[in-house]
Amino acid sequence: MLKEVMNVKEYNRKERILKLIVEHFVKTAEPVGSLTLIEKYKLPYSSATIRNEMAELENLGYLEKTHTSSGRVPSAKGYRYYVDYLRDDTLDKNLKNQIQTIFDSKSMRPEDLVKHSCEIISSMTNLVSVVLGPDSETERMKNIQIVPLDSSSAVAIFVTDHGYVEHKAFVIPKGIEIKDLESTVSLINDRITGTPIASVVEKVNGLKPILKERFVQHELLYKTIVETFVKFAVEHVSIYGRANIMNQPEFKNDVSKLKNLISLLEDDRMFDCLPNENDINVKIGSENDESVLDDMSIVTANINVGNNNCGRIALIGPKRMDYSNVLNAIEYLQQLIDDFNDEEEG
Amino acid sequence: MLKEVMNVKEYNRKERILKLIVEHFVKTAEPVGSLTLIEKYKLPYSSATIRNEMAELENLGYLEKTHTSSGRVPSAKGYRYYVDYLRDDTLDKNLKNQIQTIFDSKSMRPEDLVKHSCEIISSMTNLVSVVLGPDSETERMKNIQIVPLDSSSAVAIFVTDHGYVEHKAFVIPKGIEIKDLESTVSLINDRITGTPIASVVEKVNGLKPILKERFVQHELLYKTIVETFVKFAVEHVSIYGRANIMNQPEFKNDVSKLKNLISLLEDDRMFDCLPNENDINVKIGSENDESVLDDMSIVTANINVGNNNCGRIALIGPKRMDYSNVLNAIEYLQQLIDDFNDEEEG
DNA sequence: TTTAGCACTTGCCTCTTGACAGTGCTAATT
DNA sequence: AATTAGCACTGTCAAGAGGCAAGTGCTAAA
Repeated sequence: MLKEVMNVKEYNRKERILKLIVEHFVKTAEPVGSLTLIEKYKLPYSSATIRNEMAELENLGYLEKTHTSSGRVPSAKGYRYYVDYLRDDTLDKNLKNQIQTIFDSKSMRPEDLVKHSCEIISSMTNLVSVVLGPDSETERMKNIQIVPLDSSSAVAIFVTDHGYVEHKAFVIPKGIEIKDLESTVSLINDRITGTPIASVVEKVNGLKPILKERFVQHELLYKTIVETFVKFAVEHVSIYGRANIMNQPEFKNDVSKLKNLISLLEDDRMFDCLPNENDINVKIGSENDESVLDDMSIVTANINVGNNNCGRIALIGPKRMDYSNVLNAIEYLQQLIDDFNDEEEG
Repeated sequence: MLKEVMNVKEYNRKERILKLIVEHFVKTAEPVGSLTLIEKYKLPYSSATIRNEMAELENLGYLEKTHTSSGRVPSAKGYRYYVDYLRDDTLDKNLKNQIQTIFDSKSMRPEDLVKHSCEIISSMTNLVSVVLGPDSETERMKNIQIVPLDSSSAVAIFVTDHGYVEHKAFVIPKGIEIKDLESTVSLINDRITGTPIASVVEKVNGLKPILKERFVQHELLYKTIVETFVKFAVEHVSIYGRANIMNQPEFKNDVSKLKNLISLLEDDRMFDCLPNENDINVKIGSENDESVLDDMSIVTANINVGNNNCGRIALIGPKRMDYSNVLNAIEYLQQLIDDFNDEEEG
């Protein structure tokens, strides 16, 4: 079994070959043959030896053939092994510089730094990036403000403890004084400050009796609040690189695949596809839940500022993605965001 | 010249043929031949007669051939003539019902009604729809609010007279009391209430001397305001149907076209492509400014609630789009939005 | 254990071919 | 003068044939 060597720095020959095949295939998108391998990478073996090794790697399930006489392509298991044991820690210098430059400007909020960085990562790796805003579990209510617009309408503004803002305009029912409205809101404010976003609806539900007493149109108010907070999660999403991913040869002759992906991105069910398990998570091909993603991979990562989680990012693309570079870029980004915060504090 | 008949209800034979060719091609995306035409639409002429007419229509510039022995396809001029004089006013019943249903629910803000409707129009016509938020010319400042988050940071919230909200978190520099901040903001509020969004930056610039006097970190405050209002226009854009448009046969075998379109949608230069001239505007093919759009058409329309313009919508797709249906859907939507507003007022 | 050698497989490109859908033109018909 | 029948011609498309390139597996020798 290959995995026995997981703690050893030096890779054995099978591993070296697997690593080269993954890396070559990632670059070229062409099945890799024994001759290509020894010519490009100056391996000190004959093609026959390599062929034997490749045949064994195929038996073990790490490689696949597209047809009987083709070169080899990594299987999902092969990619998995590569990600877990073989990838190295060099980050493309150009990419590193560009991310660095974004952080040097300093004029931005952390969330915007993340967005810009993902845009860059997207364009340099030809992957789609998804930036998810605050998590409704960790984000807490700060307060609600009411701004009257004219005699009959107002906008309610909801602020969270990390400075996220949601808003909703509504019509003030006849017979309601703005002053009454304001005092009611201040009453609600007192009770829900500090409540996690995910529980706000529940909490406001508990306040219904008090509202009913003080405010004739309590149903409307309740509805407004619920609608706004249901929206919360959905709205804080940015997607970059939809066009870039079309550079991937996987999609060059297959619009239907592309359509499935773009549909998924337009759809709420995308959220179910983004694992939230570890700090950094890699789902390769059919490890994903949606069958649409059977030949795609998703890398997700939490973005923490200090101890606070302030969102998540995901990179989505063909299974044949440059896992080393992507993972290293993400780790670099995580680290910069954390450093950025320290500087702000100090 | 065909256009002589523009005021006549009855179309002459050339016009009937042009209309049929446009409508058939819109449906099938296949060049239309003389035989197809008489078989499908029971024209009381022989194929030779139709061929003669088609040859003349081609000479006049209304039709084109894809190759010498192919059927005919409408030229840009042909579509233009169709849109101006030949389209009829039936709106697909299914589409009409679906839009109606959205408005019946009544639980939404006008902007959300528009968004939902465009989503539906998009999915039923396989076009991309773009919903533009408030125009920075017509939208005016209502006020600025400051919400402290903790001892060192706060979020500034900007509200317009129609209830649009923008926000920006910032760090409170050391040595600044929240009270000072609040009084400064109230000072600014007094001076900029009613200013169109587009002029806010300018106006605040004029206040610089006063700010400088009262507020040490006036540069930071100024920068914050500028950044927020530059963002204003960009943020209020929703795009629907990126996946739907891939159903269009024009894109089935041409990912590069698709890429150009999706790139354009991700890009700020898209705004320059959406004409803002008339109430409803149709740009066909090379009538568009961007050469990327040479074989695309864009229909834009203003959305007014009462006398207030509250945004614009655009539908983007291949030149071969169902102009009748799209234009009728938009007119229907405009009318519903206006009625909706009357009900609210009354 | 490694390698040289060789027969074999498959994909892909090009070329050809025939069917098909459509045209333009001419001559005949109304 | 307008319409139509008839026919030669043209370009597309799909299917099939042949050749080439890249790759394999296996056997036997080093």
